[in-house]
Amino acid sequence: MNKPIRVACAECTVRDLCLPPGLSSQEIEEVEAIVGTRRKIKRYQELFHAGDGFGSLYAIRVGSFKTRVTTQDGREQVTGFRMAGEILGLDGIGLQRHACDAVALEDSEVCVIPFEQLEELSREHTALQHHFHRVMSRELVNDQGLMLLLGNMRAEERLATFLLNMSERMRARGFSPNSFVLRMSRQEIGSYLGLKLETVSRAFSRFNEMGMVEVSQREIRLKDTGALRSMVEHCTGT
Amino acid sequence: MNKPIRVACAECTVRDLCLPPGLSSQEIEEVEAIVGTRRKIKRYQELFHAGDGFGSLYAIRVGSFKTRVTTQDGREQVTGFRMAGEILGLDGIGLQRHACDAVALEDSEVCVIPFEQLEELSREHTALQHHFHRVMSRELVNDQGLMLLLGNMRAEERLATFLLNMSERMRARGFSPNSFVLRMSRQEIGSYLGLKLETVSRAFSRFNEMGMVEVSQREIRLKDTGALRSMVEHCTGT
DNA sequence: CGCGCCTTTGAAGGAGCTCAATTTAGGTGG
DNA sequence: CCACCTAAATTGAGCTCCTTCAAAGGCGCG
Repeated sequence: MNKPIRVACAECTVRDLCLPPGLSSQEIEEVEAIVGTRRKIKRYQELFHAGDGFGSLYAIRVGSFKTRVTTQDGREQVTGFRMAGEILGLDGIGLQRHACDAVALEDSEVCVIPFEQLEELSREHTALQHHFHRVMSRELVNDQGLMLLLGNMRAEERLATFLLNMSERMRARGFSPNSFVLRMSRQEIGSYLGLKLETVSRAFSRFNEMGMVEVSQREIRLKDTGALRSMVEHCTGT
Repeated sequence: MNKPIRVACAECTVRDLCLPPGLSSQEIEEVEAIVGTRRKIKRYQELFHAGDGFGSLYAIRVGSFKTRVTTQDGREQVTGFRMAGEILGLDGIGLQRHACDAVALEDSEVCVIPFEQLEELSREHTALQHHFHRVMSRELVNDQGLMLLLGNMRAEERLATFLLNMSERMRARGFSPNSFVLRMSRQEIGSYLGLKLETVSRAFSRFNEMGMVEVSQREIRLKDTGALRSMVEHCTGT
């Protein structure tokens, strides 16, 4: 089902996001050697599931994912949206078992990184070690930001924060930061932001009326990022 | 102000929480060598502040802390409460700058762990490397749990979750899991749980009425953990 | 003993939720 | 290519839980 494919980090379009800058070509070869395979994941398929044994991290090459925790009674809390160049699976290291599900939002492709080998390699190459630690730490900071959002912001502030965050990540990938297509449903956005889908929809409509954002289903055009920014500014210290 | 004190991990009461099990005495000596100093932090003092340059991690020896993000308009989001044996400062690794404040909730004492040296040592001792990665990963999982709480639970479910979590951590430290004193104010609990202090107070009162918890100011006695558990159960998958 | 802070408790108001109906988009098969 | 069907998104109305505002009680500390 998932054909293994040989990787070539050196030519990967999202290499700058996955790997630290300034690796020697020999170091890159070593990385390629452990990143043994790629896997294709179809839309709505799970890359891994909460409870699955942990063995590898996954670097997204193409596509995007959501991570979620599902509750007994069927509700889902989306804990993050991940795009090309980002790492999935860090949650599994602690207990050697994944703590959340990773679901593809579109047809996607990941590089499989066996964790033990990554640890081994990072013992030899401090640049790699540093990079890995930074990636994990940034996750933590990111989560703190989300807690701030969930704990303190009103609905429209949350959505504005979300849009600006998406915009920034599109820019980092060389896409237009002002015009993009959301890969996730209102329901998924709502779950991520701690809101109901109707509330998300209403907030979008209001942004539209106010002329800040042009919304048509999942197509987004940011027309006044300044207004969005000032909307969240009084919440985000500095 | 902060007198450096030589450490002795081998005899530390919270060693089991800080260090991986089964280190050789020689390995422990090497750890002791890099954990150069201790620092005493008085109640309400900050161990570090958002924006401070990052250089070290801190292992709590005695006492407890809150971590928080403060917003421009003075609101605070408490992102976590930390007890003896837990690590502070992981947020600083990513950008080499702390992303939150760490404030002592009582007179406390931490071991200072220069991060570069920890990285160096963890290159040589895989047990240490593993342990560090696990600690970080568990933080991520922990944060996911908090998102679930903030995004999906009602006030009383949140407080019940909080109490059970505290109870578990007291137990892990050899204290009574059913009778303990909270180090933080209603306001701080509220900030952590995404609630106002009045709501926290009311929830405590209701738990009291229902006979599940005996509350007297900050003294807590859990009388029916089963009831608390069933209260959050329908939210926490598995 | 008195002051200040934390906590508790009450009452009223509001932001977002629930329930429900309608519209729109995307996919399927004739 | 169009009609049909299903899922997603929008919009409305009433309700609920938490917040806000306010006041009183309790504890610790000088």
